Formats: sequence, C-alpha cells, structure tokens
Amino acid sequence: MADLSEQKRFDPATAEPAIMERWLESGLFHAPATGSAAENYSIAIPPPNVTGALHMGHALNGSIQDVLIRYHRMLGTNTEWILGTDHAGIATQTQVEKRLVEEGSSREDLGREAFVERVWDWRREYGGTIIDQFARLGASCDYGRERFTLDEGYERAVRQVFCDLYAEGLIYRDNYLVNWDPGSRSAISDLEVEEREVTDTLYSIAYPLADGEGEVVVATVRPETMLADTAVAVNPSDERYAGLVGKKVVLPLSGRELEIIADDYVKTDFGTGALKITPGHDPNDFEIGRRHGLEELTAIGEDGRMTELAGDFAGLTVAEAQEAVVAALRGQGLLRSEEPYPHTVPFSHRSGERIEPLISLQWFMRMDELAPPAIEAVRDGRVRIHPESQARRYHEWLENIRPWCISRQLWWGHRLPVWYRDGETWVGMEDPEGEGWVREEDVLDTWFSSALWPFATLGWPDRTPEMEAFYPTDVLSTARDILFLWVARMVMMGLKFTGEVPFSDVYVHPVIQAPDGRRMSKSLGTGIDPIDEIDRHGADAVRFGLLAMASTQDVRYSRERVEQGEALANKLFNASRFVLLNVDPDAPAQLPDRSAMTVEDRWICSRLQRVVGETAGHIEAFEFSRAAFGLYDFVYGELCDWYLELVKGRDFDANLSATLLGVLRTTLALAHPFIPFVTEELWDSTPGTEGLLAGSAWPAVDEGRIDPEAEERVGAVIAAVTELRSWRSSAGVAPGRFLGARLEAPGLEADREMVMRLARLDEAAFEGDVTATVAVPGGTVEITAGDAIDLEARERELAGRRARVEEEIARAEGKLANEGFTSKAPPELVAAEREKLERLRDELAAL
RNA sequence: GGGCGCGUAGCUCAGCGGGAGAGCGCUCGCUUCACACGCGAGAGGUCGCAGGUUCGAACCCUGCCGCGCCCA
Repeated sequence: MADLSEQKRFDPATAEPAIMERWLESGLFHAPATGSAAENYSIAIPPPNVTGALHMGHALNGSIQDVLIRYHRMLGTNTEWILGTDHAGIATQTQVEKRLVEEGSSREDLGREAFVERVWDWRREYGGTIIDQFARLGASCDYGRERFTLDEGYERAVRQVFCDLYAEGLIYRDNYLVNWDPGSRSAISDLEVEEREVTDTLYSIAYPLADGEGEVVVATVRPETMLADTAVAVNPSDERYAGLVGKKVVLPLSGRELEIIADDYVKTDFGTGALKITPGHDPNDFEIGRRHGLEELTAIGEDGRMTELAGDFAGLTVAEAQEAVVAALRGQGLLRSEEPYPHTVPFSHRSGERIEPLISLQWFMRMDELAPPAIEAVRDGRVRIHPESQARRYHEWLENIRPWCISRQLWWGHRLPVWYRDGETWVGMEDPEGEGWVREEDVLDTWFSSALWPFATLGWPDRTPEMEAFYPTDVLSTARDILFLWVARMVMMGLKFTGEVPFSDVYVHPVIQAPDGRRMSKSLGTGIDPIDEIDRHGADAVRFGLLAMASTQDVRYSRERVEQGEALANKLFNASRFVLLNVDPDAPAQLPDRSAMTVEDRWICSRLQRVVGETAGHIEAFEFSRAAFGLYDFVYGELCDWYLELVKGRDFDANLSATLLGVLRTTLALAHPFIPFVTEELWDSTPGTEGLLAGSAWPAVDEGRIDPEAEERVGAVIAAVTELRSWRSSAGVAPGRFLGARLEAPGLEADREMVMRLARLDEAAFEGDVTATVAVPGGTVEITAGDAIDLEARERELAGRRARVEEEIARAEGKLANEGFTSKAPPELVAAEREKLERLRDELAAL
C-alpha cells in the first residue's frame, strides 16, 4: 500500500480493485466441497435476472449476505456463497427481440432455433454484467462456481422435477382461465400481475326477459365481453329478483338465451344487483361458471381481437369492440346508464399491458399437496423467518394456495419435456422414440426452475460432494416481494425433492425507497445506481450506508448514511496511520498482561471485547443496522475520541505499542465484514498480521479482558473532561490556553493527569483567586482563570445551568415525595434516584 | 373490503415501561504534532391527536387523523 505518512485519506478508487484481485487469487471465496452441510456454512444468492443491472436492492442484499459470509468465514467455518443468475424468460426474450426489431428482423423471421442461439449469444456477451457489479461491492461469492438456471446440469434437474411431478399427477394440462399478457403473448402467473387503479366507465345494460315480461339490468365495465356471456346471476337472498331465478333473458346483439342463476358471490348493493356472467373472460365469473356448470365461451382471442363468436364485431380490437358494442346497445335503446368507475385492474408486470383473462390450454401444477409440509416447516421452526411478522404472510399465502400455471408461450427457457403424437402424450427424461412426435412449444415459468435453486446449483439429482457439503444452505436473504413467488416455492420443492428444508433462516430485508419516498424504479426515474455511489464514495461506504439503513422497516435511501460510512472508512484509516506511525513495530504480537497496562489500556480492551460480543450477536440476530452503528460508535466515540487522545501524551513503549497494535488488529477484524476493503488494506500494513484479513479469525471474546473497574474510572474521566470542556467553551476560554486548576475529587485522583491534560488545565499554574468551580464526578475542579474568561458569557451560562439543575432537583424531589413511587418502584431505582438527588445538590452547591 | 406497518430534532432514522438519541444540516470556536471526509462546544423535540392502564407512558390498550405496503 501507499506510504502511510504521505497519504492522509483512504482512496477507495485506487485501493479496491487491487484488494479484490488479491481476494480472488487467494481462493478464499471458493470453499472446498468437503464436510457436511451441518458443519459448513452456505448461502445461495437470490439469482439476479441475467438481463439485470445492479440496483439498490441487490446492493443491500449483497452487503447483508457478505456480512454473514465473511463473518462465518472468519469464524473458521468452511463457507460457501453460491453465485449465479436466472434466465429470466420474458425479460431476456424481450431484450433480444427489441434488438431484432432494430435490425429489421424478428423472432419469427429467425425461427425458434436460431432465435434461441441469438439469446445465448446475448447472454454470453452481457450476462456477466451483474456478476461483475457484485464484485465491485466486494461480495465474497464463489465466482468460480457461478451457475445459470439454463446450464446443462440445471436443465436436467428441472426435467427430473417435471417428470416426477407429472408422474405423480401433480402436473397436468387443462383448460383454465389464465392471465393472458397480450404484450408478451403469453400466460403469466398471478404473481406477475400488478394491480393498478384506473377509471373505467360502468355501463348498465338491459337484458330483456325471454318471455317478454320486462328486463334485467346488469352493470359492467367490459360490455364487449357480453358476447361471451353464458348466464346472469343474482344473489339468492335478493328479493327483487326472487321470482326471476330460473327464467331466461335474451342476450342483446346475439340473441342467445341465458339463464338467470343464483349465487352468493353477487353483491346485492353493487350496481343493480344483477351480474352478467362471462366465464371465458373474468376470473370471478369463471369460478361461478364452474360452480354452475356453465359453458365457457371465448369472444376475445390471444391476439387481443374479437373472435368469430363476436359476430359482426369479429376482428376488432378489444377497445374498438367496446366502442362498437356500446354504440349498438345505445342504438337499440338498451344502454341504461354510463358513469365513471375507478377501480383496480390487473396489468402485466413484465410488458406493462392490461391483462386479458382468457381461457386457454395450459400446464398447471397442483400445489395443495406441496403446501402443507412447507407450512409445517415454518411452524415447527425448521425454517425461521426474520422478522417474525413476515411468517404470517407466508402462511396465509400457502394456506390459500391455488394451482400454478407453469407454461409460458415463450422460446427462451426450459422447454417442457412433453411430446404429442395423435392422442398420445410422452413425458420423460429421455426423448420419445419413433416417428411423428411433436414437442410441446411452451417453456416453463422461470420461477419453476428458480424454485430448485438451492439444490439444482449443487448438482442435484446427483449426490455430489457439493450437495453433501452445502445443502441444506443456512440463510436465504431476500426482499419481501418474492417471499411467495420464490421462497415458499423453494421450501416446497426442497422438501419434496430432497426431503429437507433448503435453508434454516430466511431474512427478509427492508425495501430501500427513493429519497422522496417513492419506489426506486428505472421507469419512474427514481432509481439510484449503486455503482455510481460506489464510484463516488467507495464500496465500503455504500455497504456501511445500506447496512445502517437496514432496520426493520422500509426506509428512504439516505446519502448521509453512505457518507457516514465513507467518513468511518477514512477515520479508521487515519486512526491506523496514527497507530502505525507511532508504535514500535517490533512490539510483541500479543496484548500485554493486564497488570502491565494502564487504566485507559484496560478500558479500551474491555470496551472492545464488549463490542465484539455485541456485534457478533447483532449479526447472528440479523440486526445489521445495530451492528453497523455499534461499530461506528466504537470507532468514533471510544477509540478515536478518547483512547487515542488519552494515549497521546505517553511514551510509545513496548507495552503501549503492543496494546495499540492489538486493539487495531481486533478493530480491523471486527469491522471487516462491514467495510472489507479499507480494513484489508490496513491489515496489510499492521505488524503482527499474517495473510489476508478476509481469511483471518474473528476476534475471540476474552472475558478476562472485561474490566468494570477500568470502565468506571475512564467513564469518570470522560465525564469530567466533558464537563470541563463545556465550562471552558461557555466561559469563552481560548481552546489552546492552559488554565491553573486544582482537582478535588477522590475518585479521579489516580487519573488526574488525564483529566488535566485533556481539559487543558495545569495544576502548577494554580494561583490567585478561584474564578470558577466545576462539578465533576465525585468532586470539583477549582479553576484560576484570571483574565482568560469572558465573565459575561460565563455568568449567562452559569445561570442557565443553575436553572436546569434546580429543575432536575425539583423533579427528583417530586418523584421521591410520591409514595407510590417509593413503595412500588424497584428499590434499586429509588436508591438511584436518591443518589442522583444528592449529586445534583452537590453540583448546585458547586455552581 | 381484509391484513400488516409507520407517524420521535429542519431532513433521514434509532429508541419501544423508569433522566428524549444518532448521522446530516444549522450556530460558535479551533492550522490541538492521525484525520478540516477533522476536533471541541452548542441551539433545536407538549415523541400525530384524544382517551385509558400504571407510582411512572415516546414506549402498553382503545378510538380518531395522516401515510405506506400486501392480499381481495
């Protein structure tokens, strides 16, 4: 590293790449596949979308996982962080299709095989982007074991799972109402649908009774779907329609007759209380239709245009058809009203287009048998969800689980291992033999393959050494929004196919919002690129900032926190400079005996022991924000502000050198999981270290170094110096000026030198009239300031202080006079209150 | 409509039964021999509102107001 005496600041931009290089070369990130999963520690990264670029969520999650991984690696555990990307069916296909359009070509022009080859080209060229970005963050993943959900081995795992589930009847083909995304021309799952608020028009349409005796008025926002109506429903308890159930109406514009049925789903207070039923184009109607055995007609095709069933309207787009239908109804005098109607409707998360519910022949997976074991696994604690409150949502989702539509009308992905010939269907690990087989065109939902991630990445279905060593994994860290989409499915699949839960702890991290509280999103323009932030502030700063933000609730991105991290890295750098430039580098590599240490040495060691223990506890409890702040507070509030200042007057002998170096090494190790770069850089320059910090041991807590007496004494020194500085400032004493003073406080006697030096007081110069008396723990300091003080400022401040102390005395007296308090509050609290009162009275007297 | 969560210093957030905290910002002062990405000292809050429980409530309970997210 650069010459410490010259370099006054840590420069992440020059230091980071070289350090990452050393880590990668060391092989530390690559765990040997030895030992059992029970003794090893492993995390499977939530595979980022291969088309993706690192966003704040990745950066946060990467920082969290890296803290866990580095911490456990330092504990000496064989630690593996499994890295990889998922093939992101729709997103990747769309990306490549866009390029083809720019080239004046298209997917269809190329044909399936050539198109898929193009996607592979694309993936080879750009698929590594996000992996490189994780490296910028300092993520200590196993870059040598990178996996992709379309790898050959992975493909085999997917096929195995499909075939097994098919053989068991859990995977089947059926006509079903699916969320059709006209944008991607594919069915998508419920979870890829996003509800948005829109204002449509609610039309009331009269359906004449077939017997000519009046009409039934129905309300709908989608009049064009009436062409596929197969019933009209009313609530069975609705007296207005009691006599009509079982009768028929004539469907306008079509002439078909529809039966009036009764179903509880219909709300009596919505619209007219009569509902047109269109099983082919509405999810609720579909359910009602299945209950009543209604015909499922289709008036809208997969291309978003009206079908033959629509008669005169055939060929029109949905929007055009709506207009035409409304016009026709108006012409026939059947349109009773139209009013604006705000409601939420589904949109495709992928293409952004409005979902068209359509009936189509799709592949489904039954979840009702897989869900209960996954519920049980969380209930009995084999999988623990943090924070616990998230478990409830996991349960609710699994308890109400529905069949999962797993087929997608795409070319990029795992093509279903299904072949058809005449009426036959072939599903198997091997392709069918014989002529005339036609393979299913559809591919599997990307999440189907992602659900196998924790074990398919390790070579399942083979019993590989990797499976043995790293499965089940330990922790899965993720954002809330894929708790169902992914986490629940991994648990189900893990239990089903490996017999074990895929991880024992799920940590659900908060969502980082834009500084204005909106979602961070590229489309809203509210995104902040973590790589830009790393360029500006350094990876350590970004990591620290994000971890500090990672409390229990969603938070707005706070650049101040990142700057705080930057400051911390720099502070540590300079504290290290101070130590390294002053100590005897040949000092012993062990801490001196307690008996050979001064009180402040024992104090910092004691404090450091406690902080090490607390930090480990916070990491293990997934309390990253507390851990980060605890580290910051120690470095600033104890190590730099007090210990290094206390040490400045001393001779840097072997004992002090050994202590300073020991404290520095422990502090660097403690901070390493959070800010790995700067700590690694400094480690390299610190005597008594060997090899890389990333491969060194987490500091062992030495109970014998915990020293309540030293903590008490130095605590008193700090309190006294703080009081004295405050007095100096308010008295307007020039900061550099030494004043004569006499310390009269038995408790501080042994440490008077430290108090006097840090408060810039001089006992030898004590002479003349005492101009001020400052209360310090257990006594007073009398000061002879002569003309050094601004009397007026001092008097003003003194009056204020007196008032504050009097107020506190009054409060304490009031409390102690309250019999409820003295009799019911814990005795030690009452005693503490009495002590406090005495102290305050002393202080007042001193003032 | 159901569920979860949040309203604490100008801003972003900790604290979740016994003296209101941090970072940033602000004010004053400092070339104090590691750091001006620094040091020291300060100002600034009836802890959303109203009730209740308790000797004691920012913290527990109830209601209301405002905001966010998830599921219908």
